[in-house]
Amino acid sequence: MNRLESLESFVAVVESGQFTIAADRLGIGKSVISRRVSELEEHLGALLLHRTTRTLSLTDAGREFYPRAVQVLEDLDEAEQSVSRSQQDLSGRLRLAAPLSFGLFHLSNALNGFSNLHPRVVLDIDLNDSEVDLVQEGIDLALRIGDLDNSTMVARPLAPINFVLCASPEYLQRMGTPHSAEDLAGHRGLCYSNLPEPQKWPFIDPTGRALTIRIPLQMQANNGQLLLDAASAGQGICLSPTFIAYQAILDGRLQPILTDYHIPPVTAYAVYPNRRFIPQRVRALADYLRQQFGDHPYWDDGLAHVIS
Amino acid sequence: MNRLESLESFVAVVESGQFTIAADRLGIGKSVISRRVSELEEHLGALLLHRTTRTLSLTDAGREFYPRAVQVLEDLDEAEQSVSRSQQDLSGRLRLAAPLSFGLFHLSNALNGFSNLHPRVVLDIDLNDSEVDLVQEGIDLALRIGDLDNSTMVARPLAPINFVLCASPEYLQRMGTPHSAEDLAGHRGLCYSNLPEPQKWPFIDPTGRALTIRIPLQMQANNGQLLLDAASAGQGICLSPTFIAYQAILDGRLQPILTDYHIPPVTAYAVYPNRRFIPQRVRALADYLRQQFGDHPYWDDGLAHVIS
DNA sequence: GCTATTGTTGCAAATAATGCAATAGTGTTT
DNA sequence: AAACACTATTGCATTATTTGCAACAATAGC
Repeated sequence: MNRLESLESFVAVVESGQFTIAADRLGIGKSVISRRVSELEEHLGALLLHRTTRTLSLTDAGREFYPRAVQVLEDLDEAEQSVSRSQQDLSGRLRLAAPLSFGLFHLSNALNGFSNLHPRVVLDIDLNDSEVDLVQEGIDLALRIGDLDNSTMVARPLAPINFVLCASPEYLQRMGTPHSAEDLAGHRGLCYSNLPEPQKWPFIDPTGRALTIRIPLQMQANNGQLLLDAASAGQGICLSPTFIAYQAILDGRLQPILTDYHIPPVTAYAVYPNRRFIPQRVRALADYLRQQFGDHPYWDDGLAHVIS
Repeated sequence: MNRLESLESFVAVVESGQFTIAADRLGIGKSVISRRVSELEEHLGALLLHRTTRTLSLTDAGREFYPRAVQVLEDLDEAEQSVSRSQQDLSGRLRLAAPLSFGLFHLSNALNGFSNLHPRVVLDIDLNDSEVDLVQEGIDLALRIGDLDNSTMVARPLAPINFVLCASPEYLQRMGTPHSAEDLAGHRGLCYSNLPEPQKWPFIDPTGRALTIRIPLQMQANNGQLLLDAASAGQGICLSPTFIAYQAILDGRLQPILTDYHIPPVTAYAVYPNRRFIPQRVRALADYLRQQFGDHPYWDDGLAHVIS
């Protein structure tokens, strides 16, 4: 028995849900699939699949075995690739996690570029603002903005994340333009709720003094895009990352305010588990993203005067 | 070509250093080994072994490929075992790291017991007082005493580590027995140099007050056993873990002092990388060690009055 | 109860793996 | 320097395994 081919067959069956489709996918007869899975089961001494002629389902053993089988196959491919002649030509699956807004605004394009560079790399993207456990979820690489907690993860800086305070021209005309941070106390705050203290905004004033202002809450959301849209509609003042706000500012839909104040930037990182063997495609993507964004990301290009 | 058998052959050759021995080990002809390795090389498009008829050495590609090949084979065995009928019967290699003294004093016996329970598990033990990188070194499980730094590691408490202050009866007769922590200032300290501040010893005095005493340095070493021997020989006073000192105390070679003071205990942990699939043998060993030591380890049995 | 479709099984043909023996190459010894 | 001892490789006949086709059995939907 060929253990590896049995594994492949089993995985193909699980993923396709049918022996027949799995056989087509592997380009062999369905009888071969049938026999390989049977042999594998016999070898293990455990049934992997409950099968009637019309329905197929995993047994407990199969559910346990499947992800491990996938992992073994991927690791083997990975190992072979690492020394293969066609080392340039990366392939395999790459599971990527990123925050929702950043993913939609900037990762999307970058990933398309990467995908063109390495067409045989299959990207599996999970946009999610809540932090998932990278090892448990089998994520190869995550894009994280701001502080990092897990020290055994490898973190590579990808880009600075700058912030601007902005509101619509119409709002500013109606409500008055604030000229000091303290003026914000009389304005309407559009606050990002995924922060520990959404209403407290940090500043460095023009003289270099750090201060934190509590702004009245007008609207709160866990999505920066929505808050920005609210700001555009004149709902209030928004403390937005430039990677979300830049377009609206360049368009004139939003106007930066208090630009003589400095808002402490944070950093976007590529984070990946410190495995024994880091897949080359993970390194490649981290490199590529670093190159796409870098210390002066394109979304800050027209905003030099704003982010000081 | 059977990729897996090629892998096995390659690994066997690397580990035995010869095609012939590898063939014997796998119970097949040496011609088969030769062909399998050649096929593997052809498949990869890279030479793995530099071979003349008399000498064998890894190429760069081979050096890169070998550990990954080993990993894949182990992971596959692991996956199969996890659903195998003979699940009880653990097997495979288990790489264990532990501090030197604890390893010699207490791990040794426990591991023999474990090895008898699971004879097919091969233990690969690295006794080392300096902390190594578990993932890079491919360590499955480490025994660590005291504070843990890496938060993504799984840590299971194995035993409390209590401390006693002790000296030889002869020394105490000659130099006088201290009755308060402050008395230690006039004594000779035998200090463990792997601590940030070897000469500073922490106490909780009989009234419950925490204090730190700086003791004059008589001898310093990075090995608790050596310090204990020095104490036995009347060289001075030693702050020793009970797991080292218990025998000498029960024998009367050493006498505990300041037993009305409390010395903050630390904890011994089993630490392992938070991999996606924790090998069963790793869980089993952690369980076994927990069971062998536990909240009231045997080495503290006769010392209840000492460690309060 | 019929039908369409699924997984399994039997079997002959095709394919691949194996071991043996011969071969060629290399470091060591005399 | 030449014979020696031991190594990995290769050719080839034998053996074992795998494959696909077709027939079969089983089931859900009509």
